[in-house]
Amino acid sequence: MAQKQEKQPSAAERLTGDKRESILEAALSRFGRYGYRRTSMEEIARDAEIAKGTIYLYFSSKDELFAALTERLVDQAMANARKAAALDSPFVDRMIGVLDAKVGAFYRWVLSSPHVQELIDEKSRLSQQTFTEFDQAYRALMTGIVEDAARQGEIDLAVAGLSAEDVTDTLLAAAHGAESGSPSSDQHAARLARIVRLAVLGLDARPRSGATPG
Amino acid sequence: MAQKQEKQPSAAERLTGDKRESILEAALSRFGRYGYRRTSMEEIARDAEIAKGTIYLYFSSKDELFAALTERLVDQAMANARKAAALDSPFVDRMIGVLDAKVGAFYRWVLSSPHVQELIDEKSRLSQQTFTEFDQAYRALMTGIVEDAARQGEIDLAVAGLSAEDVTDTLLAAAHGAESGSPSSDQHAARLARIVRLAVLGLDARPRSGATPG
Amino acid sequence: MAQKQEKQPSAAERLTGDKRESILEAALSRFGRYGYRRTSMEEIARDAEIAKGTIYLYFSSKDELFAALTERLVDQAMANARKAAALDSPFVDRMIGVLDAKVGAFYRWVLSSPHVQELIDEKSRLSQQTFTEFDQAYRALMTGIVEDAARQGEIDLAVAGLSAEDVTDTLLAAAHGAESGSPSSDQHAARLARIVRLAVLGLDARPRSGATPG
Amino acid sequence: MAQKQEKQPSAAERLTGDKRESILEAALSRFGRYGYRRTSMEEIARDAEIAKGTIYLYFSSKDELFAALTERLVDQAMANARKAAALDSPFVDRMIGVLDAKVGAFYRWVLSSPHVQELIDEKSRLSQQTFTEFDQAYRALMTGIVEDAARQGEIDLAVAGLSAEDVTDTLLAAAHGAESGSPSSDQHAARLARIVRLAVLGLDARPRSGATPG
DNA sequence: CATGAATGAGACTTCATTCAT
DNA sequence: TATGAATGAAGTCTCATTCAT
Repeated sequence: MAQKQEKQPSAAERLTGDKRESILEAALSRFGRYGYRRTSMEEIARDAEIAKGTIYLYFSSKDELFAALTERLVDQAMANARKAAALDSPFVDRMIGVLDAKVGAFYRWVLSSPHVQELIDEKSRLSQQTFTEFDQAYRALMTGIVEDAARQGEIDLAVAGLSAEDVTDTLLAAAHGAESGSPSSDQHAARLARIVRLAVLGLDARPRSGATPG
Repeated sequence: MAQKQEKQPSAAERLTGDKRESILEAALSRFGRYGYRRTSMEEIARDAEIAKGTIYLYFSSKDELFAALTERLVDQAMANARKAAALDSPFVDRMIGVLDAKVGAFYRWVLSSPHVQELIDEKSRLSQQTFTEFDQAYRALMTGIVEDAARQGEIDLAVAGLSAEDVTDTLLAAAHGAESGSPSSDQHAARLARIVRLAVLGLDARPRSGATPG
Repeated sequence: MAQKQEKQPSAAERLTGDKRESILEAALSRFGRYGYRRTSMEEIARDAEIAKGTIYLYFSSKDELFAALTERLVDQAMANARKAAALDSPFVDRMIGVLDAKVGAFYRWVLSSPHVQELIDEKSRLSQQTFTEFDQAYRALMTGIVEDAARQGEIDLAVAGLSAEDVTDTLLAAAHGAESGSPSSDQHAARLARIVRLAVLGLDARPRSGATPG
Repeated sequence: MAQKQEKQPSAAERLTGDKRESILEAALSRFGRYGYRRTSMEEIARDAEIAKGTIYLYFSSKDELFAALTERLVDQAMANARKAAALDSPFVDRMIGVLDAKVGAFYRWVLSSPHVQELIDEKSRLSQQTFTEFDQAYRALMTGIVEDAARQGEIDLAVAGLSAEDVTDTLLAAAHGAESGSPSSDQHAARLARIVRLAVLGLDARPRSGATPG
């Protein structure tokens, strides 16, 4: 949009690269705001400032456009998660970063909005697979961090009687919930942080005195 | 369906009561599985084993059918939540019960699936209001339980530096996440329990020794 | 409606006579105001204070209900026209009376409104025939009056160079036009009177002096 | 239709212009013959030899299609009326011409058939306004002609005791009636002429001898 | 006789996709 | 490549008519 004047891209680039990108961007924005069904190809084309038929030069159907979007988002989320995992910061912060890479940047736009599963549900096994693969890789990353933290004594899994996989699953699930009805991005971040902090408090490695609670 | 053999209901009752119920059931199942837009009135009618037009004898539009469904679910969820809150059991269990009343019985079918907001989003302010009212009442109920537990020394809010409202919001958000992609009802329940237990461990009222973690 | 308490009609009368009448009345009012297509059997039943299905005990279809209405109106109009024709009054007044019997009491309600031909157009040859027969009888009545007046010297057909049939046709057509967009019954009557008076002035039997006009 | 052979129009022109015109023509014919409600978009499309959906590329709804038709007819009628009014011919002829412009070309197709008011009745205020504006302009035109003729001594309003507006209203109403049930265009024209001639005879400026008639 | 719940054909409109230019 | 006019299947809702009670 605004970057149209940026250094005069080559014709090929503008036509192929830029246009494909415009479509994806427009689709992302619309799908995120209004859902898959409520978004018409017409609207996507209008947002991308091209003709409706042109979309079909880049994506053979609305479903495939969605699948491409999914793949792109998944790749971005995974890259961001790896970056956050590689930071040399306390367990709590790395965990928030990793979760935010998925929940914040990804679910925030599409999964949080009620429309991804529309496709996954039963139509497109393509998206289904993309998600499954991503989920496995992502969980492995998280589990690795949890195991590291346990080894380093930052947390004590025995206190809660949970395996590293359990902790991953629990935190991930809880983090997903941070989305629900968050009115703003800030609120969402705060909620995510509270969730992780509270959970990590529960995994506190330090011994407690007195009887077990609740 | 199941109650057809129950002591021979009056003709009017069987026709009216059962049919309205069949429609709601069919709609719940379809909306839950495929979403609002993807579900056609034709399909609902087919599932309910009636003619398309018959639905309009009970609900004046697809929107109103959805609104009725919403209201029924909200009422059930609130009733179940109150029941769980009134039990004389430890904080952790009451909390799980209250959350399960909402997340389990309610979100499980409709909110977890991607389609409620489709209506709330921008169409029906009716559903919007139903949800808002429910949310307020429900949060008040939860906050009351948290405050009780704090007064009784079951938990210590100061440890995590959170208000009762914060705890409510955090637990509620986390619990919502328990839904995401739960393949089975059992898995979902286990996940919800783990989330709550971990959070409550974090709110453990007993003092800890050593330096603060992570 | 209000006359329900009138002297306790016999059961048979109330059921057969009254009910059929109520239906016709309700249909007349609705068809006149909203047209044939826009009027639903449901509405007619509601107005007649009976159940929808009951209409079908008296009329086998919506079309037949319309045909019955047509016949009744035609009969009334013809009777009224004959009454007006039999009066011992000046030509102008008898003409107005005869035309009002058709245009006023009949077209006013149904034909003026845009909906009669909906049926006549091509569906119901039944109504078609009813109208044709009425039209012939009615025109004969009018033509008779015109011939009488000419014989009596009240008008002079030669002045306008018209036959009695021509005068009938012309006056009838013009009178039909009195309906168009008449906001009130009074206005309509005044307009009809003006039309007839003007035409009769044109048929003035008295000689004129000077050159022929226009 | 007829102009298909006209000098090879540009492709775009032929497609766009022709198609919009075909739709209007088909709609005019169908609405005129069967009425608004009885005419389905499917039928209009079939008549215009295009697909149902194509209509919506030119008119956003059935109502708007009707409104467009209305506007076009009103414009044509007004233009024709002005042309007839500007002719340098006797009062009677100008009056017939002006009335025919409205009643003949306009009512003949749509208003005479029973279906215009269906929309005006209560739905589209758009058509309502179009008609009101036209009616005012048209009556002003007619009244002007009547006043001219009176000034020129062609007619004598005092004879019938009518104002110029009264004459306009009376002639207009009477002319509308010329439509009713006219089987052919010729018959209609003859009838209209007779109506006007008879009325003008009634307004004859020349003095009459003897007692007043009727 | 009377009822009104139930039916299903048919109406208007939307929109993913195609294809001639 | 790019366009956008055209298509037609599919969706929501209405209503004349039927029929079990």
